[in-house]
Amino acid sequence: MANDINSVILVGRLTRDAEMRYTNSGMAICKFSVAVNRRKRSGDQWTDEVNFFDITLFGKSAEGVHQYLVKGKQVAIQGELRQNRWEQDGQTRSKVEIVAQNLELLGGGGSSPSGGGSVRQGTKPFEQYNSGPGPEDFDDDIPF
Amino acid sequence: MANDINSVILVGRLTRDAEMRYTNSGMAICKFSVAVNRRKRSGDQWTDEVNFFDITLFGKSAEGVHQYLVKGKQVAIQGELRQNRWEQDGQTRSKVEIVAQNLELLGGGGSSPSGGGSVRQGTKPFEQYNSGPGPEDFDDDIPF
Amino acid sequence: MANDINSVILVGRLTRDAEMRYTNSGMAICKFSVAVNRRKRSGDQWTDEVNFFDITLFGKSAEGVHQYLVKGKQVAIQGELRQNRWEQDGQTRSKVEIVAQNLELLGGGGSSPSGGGSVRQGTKPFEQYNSGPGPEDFDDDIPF
Amino acid sequence: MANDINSVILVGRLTRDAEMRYTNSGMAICKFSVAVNRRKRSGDQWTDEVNFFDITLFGKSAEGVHQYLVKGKQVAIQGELRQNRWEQDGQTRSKVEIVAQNLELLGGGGSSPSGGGSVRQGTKPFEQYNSGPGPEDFDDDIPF
DNA sequence: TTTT
DNA sequence: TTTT
Repeated sequence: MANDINSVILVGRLTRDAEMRYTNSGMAICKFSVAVNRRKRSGDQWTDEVNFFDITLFGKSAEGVHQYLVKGKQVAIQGELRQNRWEQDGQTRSKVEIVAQNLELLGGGGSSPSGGGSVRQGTKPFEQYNSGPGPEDFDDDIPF
Repeated sequence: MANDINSVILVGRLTRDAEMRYTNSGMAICKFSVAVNRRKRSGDQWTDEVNFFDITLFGKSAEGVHQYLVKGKQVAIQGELRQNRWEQDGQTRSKVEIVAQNLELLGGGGSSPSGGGSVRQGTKPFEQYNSGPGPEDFDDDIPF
Repeated sequence: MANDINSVILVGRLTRDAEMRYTNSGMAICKFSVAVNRRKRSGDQWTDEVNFFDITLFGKSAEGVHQYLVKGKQVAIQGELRQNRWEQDGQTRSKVEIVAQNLELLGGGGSSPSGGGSVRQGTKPFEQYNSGPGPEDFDDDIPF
Repeated sequence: MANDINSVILVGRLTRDAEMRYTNSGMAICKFSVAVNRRKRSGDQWTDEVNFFDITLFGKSAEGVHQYLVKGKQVAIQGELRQNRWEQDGQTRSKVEIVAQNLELLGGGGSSPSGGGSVRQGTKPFEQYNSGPGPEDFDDDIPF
């Protein structure tokens, strides 16, 4: 069967601090939501629209970059679209997310502690992470 | 406000014939769903996974390409992610779709009539369409 | 004939202030070079590599964004690859460039005047530009 | 230092059969050129333009897919831009190429043997290859 | 140097 | 010819 091209790139800002979880086998799963702005024309003038997308980052890169993924932080993400499916009340529901393969921290925003006690200190800054293996590369239950 | 980078590219096949609608002002809206295959590793062997994504194409390009968008047809799509939001039972629901800006018809599949009487004949083939204006470029109600 | 998918996205920093020219018909052409960094593995450790790419931006968007395109400025670019060809000493030479369709100014760098008298003041910041028409949309000689 | 976003996607056709080479350490390097068509407007009518881009594919994926990469074959490529630099007559020259990370064989073209005795037989078809490691993941001289 |  |  084919492995079709599936590639997304977004620039946006985190809507809140990223959340970190671990599978039973110890693989890190970092999840966050990103606000992507769009300038659009309504008749003769310009208005703005925001779109929110859910991002997931797996493995070693999630661990490394997690502490920088705070509310308001601007990031560029390269990844692929994934359709998550699950059962709920006997119905099958689905949701489109982005699995990040590459994440670049950008200059603006979120550099100060984002309140709530998430201190995030004592590390020297870095700028990007290439994703390691994805979820399918582990024999594990991943509780989406 | 910013206009953030938002770009998707997919290669996949139509799950059924595309549907065509028109707004009150006469703008065409072509909608279809695309199956995107993914080869993934489960432990030591390879399995396949399908993801389905909803595509919308607006305007002149929709009219031109609609007749070729039949079940099984392979296409490459360049566009942007859009988060559609609406109210339902007092709840606000949302769904991620792709608004196509560029669509390329690829060689394989869907060339024979896809049943259901959709004859689609008598035209010489062409290969691609650049999208014209999007929905925001019209003063119109777009019934998503 | 086909219109094939051709899409590039880069994040990088300007190596110097952008240059502005105009065609006879008055269309703006803004050119600059961007440094794109790459972390790569050499055996057991990481080194860095820089790649430089030439960007061209046409039309109205070039005029609007030109003043912000100063040395060191970080930008995200969405565009397409173009192979420029010309004759030189009876030989046909060619060079790959990126024609930007979308440019987003990012937070970091280049915000202070970049020396050389390029004052660039008195405007309120903005964040992005969608490209207007490309060179082929004008009946004009474009001196690349 | 940063690892900047750098992503290209092209659909096009091979201008001739791909060439295969090996480094001293045995890593495969597959090179080919792709013709990417572009429909453009000249005043009031449409003309066509071709752009040619050089693609390199490394490692295991190169070995697997090489035999299908024949003249005329249509492919979709996801990869990154790379600026190759070398010395020539005391001058430093450079050239932009695409290093493929993902290659999808598309339906059309190149399926019959492309003359010249390149038999290419005895394998069951497949559709895509994820690139393994790039050149920097080997301690080797890569004669570009 | 070029593909359909 | 090069950015942080």
